[in-house]
Amino acid sequence: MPELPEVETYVRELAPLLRGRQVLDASVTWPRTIALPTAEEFIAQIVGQRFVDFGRRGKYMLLGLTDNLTLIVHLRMTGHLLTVADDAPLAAHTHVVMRLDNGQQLRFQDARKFGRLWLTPDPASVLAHLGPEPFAADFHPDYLAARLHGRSAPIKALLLDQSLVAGVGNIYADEALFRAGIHPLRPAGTLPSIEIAALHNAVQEVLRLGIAKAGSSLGGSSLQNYSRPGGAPGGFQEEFKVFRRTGQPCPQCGAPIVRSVVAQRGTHFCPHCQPLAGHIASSRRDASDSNPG
DNA sequence: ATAAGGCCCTGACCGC
DNA sequence: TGCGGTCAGGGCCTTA
Repeated sequence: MPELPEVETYVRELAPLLRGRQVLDASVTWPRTIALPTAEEFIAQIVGQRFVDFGRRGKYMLLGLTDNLTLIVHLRMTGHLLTVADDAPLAAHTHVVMRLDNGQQLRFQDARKFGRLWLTPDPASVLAHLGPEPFAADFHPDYLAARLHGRSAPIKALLLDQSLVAGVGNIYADEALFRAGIHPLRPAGTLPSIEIAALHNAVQEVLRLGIAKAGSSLGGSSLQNYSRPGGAPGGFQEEFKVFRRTGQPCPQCGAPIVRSVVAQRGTHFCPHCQPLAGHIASSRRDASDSNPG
């Protein structure tokens, strides 16, 4: 599932392929893919536009067009956005095709049809619900503490809340909690500031590592070859310490990784390194921030 | 206001 | 081999 690192990589890869390209015509074969405006209006408005700007906000790709329009793309679970030659066979689950002025097409395909596209002059209105970017100055331990204060929901559920911090999904939530040594079911409001600081740091760490790995796994290859079977993310998946490692030994202590369900999401953690009870914000006499390796 | 559950979708997987 | 059932999950919506 593409989360922030994969989306960031996607945009970086797409930019040189799309910059300056004009949309000659477009077709939509699954209208619900277009969240805004209608599929008909989408086609009418995007034809003639050129891609001039590229960005990301949370898990949303922002493709800036001429005429002050922005094409916003959310891949959700299984979405793919790629450029292929005009005459390339139409892959299964292709829902939107935009023909470009260089003999290529920009195609959106999505087996589960959860992904969405917006075409709007006002991207801020689409993105208004998003919290701070994880690497922005406003995502600060004090901000995190204020947002968690008084909350009884499991910390994992709040990490998945895009209004808290934008871009963290199921994979990186599990990985961040593991690195911070925090059980996913801990009521968010009970975390002491030292754990909030550790979690803040862990979120940035796993995302940064994810971007590095997702980028290097592409190795400069073009998006045409950028396939991720089963929607699995890029090279970082081999680096996961707990995600989908149920029953395997914890890389820190060797205890078997446990899987449960939290906030309707598969959740993986080490019951020894991430204790639910007896975590008391006490005096850990050992240097808790010393990471072996 | 917060928390929890349902919904959208289809491929993969499992047991029979 | 084929079939039916279950699972996966991001974000939005509804319910309590």
